[in-house]
Amino acid sequence: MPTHDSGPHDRTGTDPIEESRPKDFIRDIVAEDLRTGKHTSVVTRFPPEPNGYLHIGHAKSISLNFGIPKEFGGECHLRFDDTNPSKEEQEYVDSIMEDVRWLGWDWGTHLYYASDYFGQLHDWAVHLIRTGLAYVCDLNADQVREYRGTLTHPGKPSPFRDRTVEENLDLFARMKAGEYPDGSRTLRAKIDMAHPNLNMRDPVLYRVLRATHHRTGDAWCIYPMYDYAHGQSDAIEGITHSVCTLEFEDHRPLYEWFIEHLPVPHKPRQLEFARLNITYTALSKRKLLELVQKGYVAGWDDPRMPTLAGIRRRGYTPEAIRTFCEKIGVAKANSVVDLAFLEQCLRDDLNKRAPRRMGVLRPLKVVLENYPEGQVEEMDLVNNPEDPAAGTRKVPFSKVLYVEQDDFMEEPPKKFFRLAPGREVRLRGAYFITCTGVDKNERGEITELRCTVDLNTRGGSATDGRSPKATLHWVSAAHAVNAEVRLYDRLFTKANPEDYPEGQDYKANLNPQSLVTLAGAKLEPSLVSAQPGLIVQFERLGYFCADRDSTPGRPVFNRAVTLKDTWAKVQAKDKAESGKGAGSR
RNA sequence: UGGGGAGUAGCCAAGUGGCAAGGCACCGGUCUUUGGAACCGGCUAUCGAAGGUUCGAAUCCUUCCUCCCCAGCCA
Repeated sequence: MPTHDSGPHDRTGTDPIEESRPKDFIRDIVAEDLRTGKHTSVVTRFPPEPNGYLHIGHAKSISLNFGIPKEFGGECHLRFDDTNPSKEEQEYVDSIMEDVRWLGWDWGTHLYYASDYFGQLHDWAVHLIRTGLAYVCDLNADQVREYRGTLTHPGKPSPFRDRTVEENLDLFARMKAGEYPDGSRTLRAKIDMAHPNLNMRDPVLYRVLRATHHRTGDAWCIYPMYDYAHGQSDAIEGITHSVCTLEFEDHRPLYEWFIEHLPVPHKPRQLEFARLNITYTALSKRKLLELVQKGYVAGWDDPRMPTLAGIRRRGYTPEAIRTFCEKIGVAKANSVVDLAFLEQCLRDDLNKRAPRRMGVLRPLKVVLENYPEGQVEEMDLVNNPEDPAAGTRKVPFSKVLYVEQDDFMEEPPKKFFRLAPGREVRLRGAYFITCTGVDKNERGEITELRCTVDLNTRGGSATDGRSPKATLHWVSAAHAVNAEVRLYDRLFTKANPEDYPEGQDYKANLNPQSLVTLAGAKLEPSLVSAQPGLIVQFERLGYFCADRDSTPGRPVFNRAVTLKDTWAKVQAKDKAESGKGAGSR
């Protein structure tokens, strides 16, 4: 479709779709290539290495690679970059496919593996040998490093650089046949040992490596390096725009060198963008793997992990993640996106869609002294004020209730307008109540509140027009569902986890409060058999997702994100100010 | 001291010679049966710096500064 003269971008500015379409330098290039007729449709690829779980950073790449062909017409391939069998596993390819699908993308029939091309890649290596552009090198890894030179000094040629084509052909065949031990020989491109770009100093194409590959088994004992495999895989698949992250910018000359010197069927173009970073978050595979393997978290899908599996379990939606990826933009400047931005994308999505429910995290018993013993009323509660179509539900109300401990203060400060002795508040969708007494135990701790209820305020409004400043959530004690609630917070205490004390590492910044488990939460009865994955808003608290650890009659909920909390902000400010005052004295 | 990139508000980020978009965060206010949401306003950016070209420069030229990446038989 994108072949007509005006091109897909030449529409009027009033088109709402046009206005909401993401715009960035990569899409500009794609649009230009389509406009000039360089390409008639776009083919991209998302090329994960199956050596770990996908994380939110990958979501940015997925959003770009799948989003572009969707917008401009074309297709995106899912290709596993599986050239290093010592690190790669089937578990990871399964999780990666699940996560990409979960995000809502579809690669159709275009599922590929770099290992599909091992045969072709090998034949092309032979071609390079025949044309005098590759040689078998007997230097070991340490020697290769020595010969490579440094950033500021040129390297020197390998003593094996000038072997004859025949000898190279024979040696390479024997490498392939398994005649040499791991690491003893490599096939290298013959480019320029004095090149200012180290990637061009006779890079290794093949290494001898005996490891069972998750797909090819023990068929090979030589494996191609990334640089040699990636571009040619792109060429084989007819990729038009090979989008990768900035650290590969230095590799582009090599990428192009291979394409130039090999009889490939197509010439792809590599484009680089800045990878995603988020405050209070670690997004390197090395770190995530360490957190999992050393037990700092409970697995790849621990809800504190930035993996797609983790944030999915936590309660993030694919829609929120996709919106996030679109809104952060794509550029070449290194940047760190505020975690608050991700959280806000989730709230925006869930605010419109998540059913409202009542759940008391830290229960405080309330006895309504003037409410009839044994009476139960079914109150009508709105499921979602943002969505009338969501309807209402019945919630039982009775003489003994639970409210949130945080919603009562015996000696309230000026700005606190929830429940306090002598004060009236509204119970959401029920009645106004007034606190008349406070019971305490021998240690002076509050055990329960005594209140009176105004029976003329049923449903939550008074005929005389008075309106309490606060509305509280509540649960009928006799009908409450006991639940476990897991309060998750940022995994790291520092915006930059790399900012650690001398002699330590990023793990010094792990947040000991990243998980707080509340075993005694009380939920409204409608949640008794919440299915894992159900996401609701606990009114006034945040969005919570039923966890797979839920058991019949005892749900477990994960807090995905809190609601914005103005009161918490006021408290924090007051605390900071009083602290400052004391300090200056 | 080699090569490759990047610098626009606290954080992302548009802008490609004609008075510097938008979002997040933050601060006010309106409204409110969620201290939520929504709505209104503020956040008043010497466009890394200095020169130059031009009637006019974030955009073009020169020099400088700062930050990031590269010396795996990882990707």
